[in-house]
Amino acid sequence: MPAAPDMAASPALPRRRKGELTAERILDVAEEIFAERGYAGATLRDVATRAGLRTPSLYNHFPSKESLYAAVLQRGISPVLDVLTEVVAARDRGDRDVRGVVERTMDLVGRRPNLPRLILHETLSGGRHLTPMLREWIQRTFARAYQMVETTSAAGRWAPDQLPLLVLAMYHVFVGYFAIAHVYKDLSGEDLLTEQALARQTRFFGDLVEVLFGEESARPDL
Amino acid sequence: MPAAPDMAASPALPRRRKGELTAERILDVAEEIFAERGYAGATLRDVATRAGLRTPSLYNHFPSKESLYAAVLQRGISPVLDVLTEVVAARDRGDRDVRGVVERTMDLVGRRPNLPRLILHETLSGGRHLTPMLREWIQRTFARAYQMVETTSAAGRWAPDQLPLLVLAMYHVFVGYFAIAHVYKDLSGEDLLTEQALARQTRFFGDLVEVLFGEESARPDL
DNA sequence: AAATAGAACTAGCGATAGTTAGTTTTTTAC
DNA sequence: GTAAAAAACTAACTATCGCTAGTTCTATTT
Repeated sequence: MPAAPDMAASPALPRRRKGELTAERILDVAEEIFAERGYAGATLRDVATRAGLRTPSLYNHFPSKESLYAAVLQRGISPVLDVLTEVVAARDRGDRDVRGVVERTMDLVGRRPNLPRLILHETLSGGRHLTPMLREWIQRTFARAYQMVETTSAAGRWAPDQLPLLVLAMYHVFVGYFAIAHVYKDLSGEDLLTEQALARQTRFFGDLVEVLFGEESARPDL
Repeated sequence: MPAAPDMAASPALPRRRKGELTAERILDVAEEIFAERGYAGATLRDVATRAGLRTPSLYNHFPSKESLYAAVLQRGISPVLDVLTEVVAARDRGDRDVRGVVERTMDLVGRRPNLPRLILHETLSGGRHLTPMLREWIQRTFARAYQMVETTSAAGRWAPDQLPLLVLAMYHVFVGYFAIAHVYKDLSGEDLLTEQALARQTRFFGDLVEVLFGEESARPDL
């Protein structure tokens, strides 16, 4: 067997200690479990078991359940917020490819369908675990979205005091789809998280935006 | 003092023993707490305290936490399902007053804003606590809603495979509003559950339905 | 007013949660 | 290869959970 040039992994993948890998594995399973049962319903025992560890070993990577939860939220939400700020920046440059925005966001969240459930658990319980930083991000994002809607022709179709409600509505359509996927499958047998189903929802959501925000009373391009 | 014809209370208000009153009080506070923290996050200790009792006294009214939860769900959801079946019946008679349906439903749920949160907790955790009866109701209701949408002009505006998504979307807009109310107040200072706010949302939701399902590309009657 | 039933209480059990201490094994660094 | 550091383990503590047993007080009935 030819000797590898280095014991470390490839230079593109910078060397990582074993602990970091297991920490990531812990975050993965914790995300699943928190998303399914919420903070109170999730137990460290289950997290450890699904990660192939004993409970106390978790404490080599995270000092408490609370901090593990915060880390899960942080890691999950950050990329979504990044996309959103990028969208805002693109719009400020004059780029108004709404379909593209919808597709990118759906694609991102579709790969991590636990995120909406995590966030929904948070909003349901009043957002007590949301870090101040995340709270500020959310406030900013919603304010931005409102501005964007305000400077759209939607302001013609909808009364001014309805615009915030419109933003909320689109948000709920978006996250609700992922929130209900499991029950939907249980009740109807159809999986909403397959690639085709996600593509269908992406198209639907785009059409929805078009109908609600379209300049003319545009019909979907079907 | 003239002797009452019967020792029982007035016939309009049938006689109630003290225990029934406290049972109702327990249901009220349990509904709040379950709605806020979900099943796992709620503790009987908190329920009892908020109801002005010690924990074991709860067991004089409900045999277990599980059954208390089931009772809360049952009591809360039943009237909503009643309205929905009534709506379906009205429609079958040819009555298609969509605005009226929206107003009645919003009014009903607006008086019990905990219900959507309860149900959302359920859907998030996979609906494990949903009794079979409730599951069947939900299935029937969704199937009915789908039929209604299918036989509407919406079928012209939307592709057939988008109709279920449209039903889901409207559902999420409806329940999401109540789910987010607390965080929204916390972040923006505005209370979404005041009478005016609810009236605004009712109008908005009606407009939304009109835009999405309207025969012509009707604008809201503003 | 006395008797009965209902509904509150105190005390405490068994199970399980998150967490800590201390030890052993494994990985990393020299 | 050896020493140090990291990360796994076992054992056990404390707190709290849902819940039961047994008792006392209160409301209802006759």
